Amino acid sequence: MINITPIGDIARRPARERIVETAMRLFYRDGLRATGIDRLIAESGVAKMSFYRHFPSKSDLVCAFLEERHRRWFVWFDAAVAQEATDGGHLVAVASALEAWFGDAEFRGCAFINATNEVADPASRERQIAAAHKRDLEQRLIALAAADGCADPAVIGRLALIVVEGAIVRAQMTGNVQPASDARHVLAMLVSASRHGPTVAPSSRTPRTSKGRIAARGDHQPQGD
Amino acid sequence: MINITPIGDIARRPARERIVETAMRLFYRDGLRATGIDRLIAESGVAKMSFYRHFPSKSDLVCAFLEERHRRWFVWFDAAVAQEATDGGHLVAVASALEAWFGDAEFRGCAFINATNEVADPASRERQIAAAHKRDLEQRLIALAAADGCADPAVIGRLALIVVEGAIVRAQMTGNVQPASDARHVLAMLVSASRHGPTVAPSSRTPRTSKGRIAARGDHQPQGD
DNA sequence: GTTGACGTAGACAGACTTGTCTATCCAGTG
DNA sequence: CACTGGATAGACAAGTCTGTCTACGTCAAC
Repeated sequence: MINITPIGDIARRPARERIVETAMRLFYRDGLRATGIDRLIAESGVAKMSFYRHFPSKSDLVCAFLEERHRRWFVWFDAAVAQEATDGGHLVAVASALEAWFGDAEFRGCAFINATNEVADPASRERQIAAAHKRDLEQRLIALAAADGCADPAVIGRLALIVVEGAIVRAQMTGNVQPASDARHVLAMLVSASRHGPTVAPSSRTPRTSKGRIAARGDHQPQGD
Repeated sequence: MINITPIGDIARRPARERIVETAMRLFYRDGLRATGIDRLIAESGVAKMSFYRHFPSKSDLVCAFLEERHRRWFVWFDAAVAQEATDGGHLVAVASALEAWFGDAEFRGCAFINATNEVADPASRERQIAAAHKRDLEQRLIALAAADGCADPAVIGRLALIVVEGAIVRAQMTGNVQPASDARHVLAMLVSASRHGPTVAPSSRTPRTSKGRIAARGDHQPQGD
């Protein structure tokens, strides 16, 4: 994610900032559980008591990390999408942003998906922050779908979120950027279908039973480019 | 994933089996790191030395778990998809399978995505097993796309994999099954576009490898028809 | 009946975990 | 000057982790 990281000279900054900055790096790179307090302390050049003065428990630092990551990630995301967006393509601009992200040497997947995997309790603060992050992302995607003139931006945004999540996971597992261009293609198709066809999706829930078919339904297509 | 679990009366079975069965449950439910050797041993009612006789290290058990999970998951997947598939809809049948999976009370996401998040080293055996699992899944999806008459099953299969991964992650994070029907919708769109349009435009960045034809490739596809 | 494979029970080592606590240092303020 | 807030270094507690080891039990084949 490029400039999500350092900035000034890290040393000689208030202890709390140094701790958070180290957490941004280690928690994302190595994972939550794999990063121990001792290493966090050693690498941020801080005393243990300074750490516990600012963060009563490791979980508090994890939450601070997630919140800060949330903030920075969207600063980057909004800028990247705005830069890539064109009149005709707002949602597909997301794919271009993803491509840059996946290509970053530090890329290790989505910190919030990863956190969800590492923290068992769904009611935990960590999981709630992760869920909130994805809700915000969905809102972004819905807005982009609306800007693209989609008939049902709420549905398209929700579908787009699935595509984005899938691309992130694929990029993480394979180490390739290709999932980004794959995502671009699917997103373009979503937008195109929603612009041409009437309603593209079950606006809410599909009551279809396990044997229900969705087969035909050939009303949406060209998808052109 | 329903019948992926026990079967006979667990106690009174060879120690190795009891260990693996416990691992299937705990590793998936609680995660790799969060599940300690001691708990594994206690819950499978086995002595520590019996454990280390069969699995020289925890990592060996993790790999055994992943391989067994791989096996059982595809037994379930192939059966579920075969049951749901119709002449006109092979790929969308995957969504119905996912729906059943997501609705399972034990659902905790994809064990292989989760393992990838927990094991840092991309060269580790664990990561390789996870990558192989996804390659196999992609082959399945390609075959289903071919059965649906897609013009370019290799591309559609690859895109479908992104959709499936995204749906899994969304279901895991939200605890809902809706991502399954969302995925059904996107998959139907993929198939429809590929059937009508010529080629589904492998985005500008894809260097157009000419290894198209996949259908003939010898995959292991039990999918009837 | 002895042998050997396989199992159990549980102590132990050594590293690493989060978190507490003492003791010291130093910069700024009154 | 003394005081104080915030930082430091590092010992320590109590628990967990993986992995080793000894000692004993059981059963089947030879």
